Amino acid sequence: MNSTYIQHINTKVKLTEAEVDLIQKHIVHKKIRKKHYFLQEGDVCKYTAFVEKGLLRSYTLHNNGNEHIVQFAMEGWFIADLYSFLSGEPAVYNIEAIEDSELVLMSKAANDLLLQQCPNYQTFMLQVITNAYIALQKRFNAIPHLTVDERYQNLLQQYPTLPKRVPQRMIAAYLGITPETLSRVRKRLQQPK
Amino acid sequence: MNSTYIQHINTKVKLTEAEVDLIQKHIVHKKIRKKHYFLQEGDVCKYTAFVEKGLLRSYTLHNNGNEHIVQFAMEGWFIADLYSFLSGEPAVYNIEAIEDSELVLMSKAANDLLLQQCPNYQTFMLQVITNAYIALQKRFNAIPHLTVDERYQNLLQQYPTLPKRVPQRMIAAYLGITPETLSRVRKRLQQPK
DNA sequence: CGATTTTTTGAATCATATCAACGTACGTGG
DNA sequence: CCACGTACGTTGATATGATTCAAAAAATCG
Repeated sequence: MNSTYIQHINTKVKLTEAEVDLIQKHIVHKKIRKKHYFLQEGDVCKYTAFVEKGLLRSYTLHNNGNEHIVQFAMEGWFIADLYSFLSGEPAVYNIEAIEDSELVLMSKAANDLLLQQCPNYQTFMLQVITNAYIALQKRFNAIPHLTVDERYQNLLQQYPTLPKRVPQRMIAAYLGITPETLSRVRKRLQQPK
Repeated sequence: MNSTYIQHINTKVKLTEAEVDLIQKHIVHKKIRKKHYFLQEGDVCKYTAFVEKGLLRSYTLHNNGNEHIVQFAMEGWFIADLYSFLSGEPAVYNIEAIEDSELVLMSKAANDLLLQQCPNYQTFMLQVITNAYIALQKRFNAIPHLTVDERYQNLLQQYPTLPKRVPQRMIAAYLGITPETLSRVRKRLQQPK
């Protein structure tokens, strides 16, 4: 029985058995407990993480101490500080498990080797990054012209389970608003008109 | 003499002569006049454009008629509606030349063929998309915690020539503020203290 | 169960948007 | 090449929406 990770790759490209073996050899499974950190700001991001189970978030801290949440990663998603991973520079993101989670880790060396030796893996990675880019661009476009209410509703539509899994203040930090404002948004939406 | 485009690829990966020939065979050079459109919302984005000379912008229109500028692309940059290009769905972006420009176009078919037959091209594209993703993420992170003044200053620092090449209202549309606000920002920054 | 964190609610404040008017620059046709 | 018209930038007054600060209510954790 292959890991979810291999299955996931196989939905995008058709791996040969040899390729599956090669990838298997270069991945590491890791469990991480709720509230524990996969990555802390200032450290180098040595691995990309594929989420097999659980939920994590990446965020940055500002002067005032506020958090801005960059991404929630649930089952089937990747999370990492990509710039740090690729460049070896210190990470600017913190990545924390919101729930007990199971990850598949890939080191830079393993990633480089697979990109070179496994054409299907390179094709897969190109797809992953392209999709991530398009998703980020969509999120970006929504900001200037949607009201806060609409942005919250969009988020709910895209990730209906999110409010059950993460505290409200984190959703506020993701939307870039204060928890007080989000509370008022929810109140408004409950009693429309 | 190779085109700027080939030179650009060669700074990232080392192409063989055969690869150069193959790429040359699949690209099209195109000039586009100021104020003309490379792509209009609703049309399918049939080409990616590499800017050899000039300056373009991609933007979306909102209900109220306001524009939100997604990207300025100058010499050495790519511009396209990537989602439309890859999926064949109608584009959500308009792409307009701000100056008379010279582009290198690549069709989807040519892109697919090169990804398959030219490993260095795939490596190159992975780098391009990865860099675009990281750049977008950086821009995204700046929004919630920087003031409008800081965001304008950052933009100037990154692209000092931009104000000389694009009207102020477009810079406002890029920053997601009104032209009036940008005018006041500039006034504030001129008379510090 | 008590302690701590999270969410809600209210009031005051601040930044940007909006509306409107004016001056300036620009390009376009005569 | 000039003059006119249109678009662009600036400035002011007002409105709007989110933030901030404060405190109470609710939920969560050990």
